[in-house]
Amino acid sequence: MSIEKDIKQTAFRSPFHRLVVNLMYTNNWVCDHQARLLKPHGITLQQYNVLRILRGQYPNPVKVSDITERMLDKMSNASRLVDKLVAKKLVDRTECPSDRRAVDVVITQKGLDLLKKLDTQQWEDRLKTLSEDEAVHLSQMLDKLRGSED
Amino acid sequence: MSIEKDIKQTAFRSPFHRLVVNLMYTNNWVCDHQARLLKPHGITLQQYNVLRILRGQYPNPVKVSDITERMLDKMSNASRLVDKLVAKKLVDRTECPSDRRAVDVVITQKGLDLLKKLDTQQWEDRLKTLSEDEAVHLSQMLDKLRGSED
DNA sequence: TTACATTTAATGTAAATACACAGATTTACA
DNA sequence: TGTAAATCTGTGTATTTACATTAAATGTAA
Repeated sequence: MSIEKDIKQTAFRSPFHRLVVNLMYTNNWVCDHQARLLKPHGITLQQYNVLRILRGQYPNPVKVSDITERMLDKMSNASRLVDKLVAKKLVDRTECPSDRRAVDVVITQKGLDLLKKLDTQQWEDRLKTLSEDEAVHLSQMLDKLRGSED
Repeated sequence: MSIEKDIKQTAFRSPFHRLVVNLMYTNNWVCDHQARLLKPHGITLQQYNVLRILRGQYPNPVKVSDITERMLDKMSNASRLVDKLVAKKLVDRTECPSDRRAVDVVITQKGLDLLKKLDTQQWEDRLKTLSEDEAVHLSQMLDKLRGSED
């Protein structure tokens, strides 16, 4: 559905205004879908993203501060997110040997298994309204929107 | 900055995966900027969006249920959002005469003045890395991503 | 009219979030 | 060495959110 119809707004002040509204609307659309898939598995979207960061470095540990840096939504307390994942035994948390301030976090086998199961759900198929080339192009335009130079 | 550099992820499983991550990342980028501009004026992004919905219909009232429908992020209790706006005297809330279950909400002059002041801030200028045509195009691609047909 | 389903807004509650700050450790450097 | 600044994680607290439920008003149909 076009956003005009869905949010019943007929006029935007400018193409830039429509773009911003559309961006938020589309983001919510995507997050809703994702959260719905994750819910039966007992994890939130944020926890899922942390797990994927950890898988990306597996079997190396990742410090809480690194997780914070890489999280998409600016930092909603990686500390407490990791708490939740530890409680579910999806990650292990150990004191970093070389820096006792820091904490090493590693995804567990159980965590890897969960991600593997979620991978197969292929929820991104819902985006196949775009061709692969279009997905690349759209992503590049988002980079440009943010003023990304490289 | 490219998301690869910023979130230090080198590989995405597919262009679709990169697109989804980019969408969330860009949305957060935009929301951060907006929230930062709104904060000195004492309103949140959500409250700002409600005010704009109300201005769109001014001077006609809008029911709480209509606000819920039109909000971008699926419903985080329009009732309580309106509460906050009433407390700040940015909107008026009156019982709907024709249906005593419903509540009519109208933006006040103070609310209109605040929006006018915010309009002039032109924060959307930050998006001028894109041309007007590109903004239109990007918006259309987001529509297509969601499978919007019209 | 009565009975019952539906719509609408508000509320209760647990969880998540934002934001500031505290405590421990490391780093920099005089 | 000694001391101040910076770094890293955890916590306190108020607000916001998600989700279910309640309560009132309306619609519907016997």
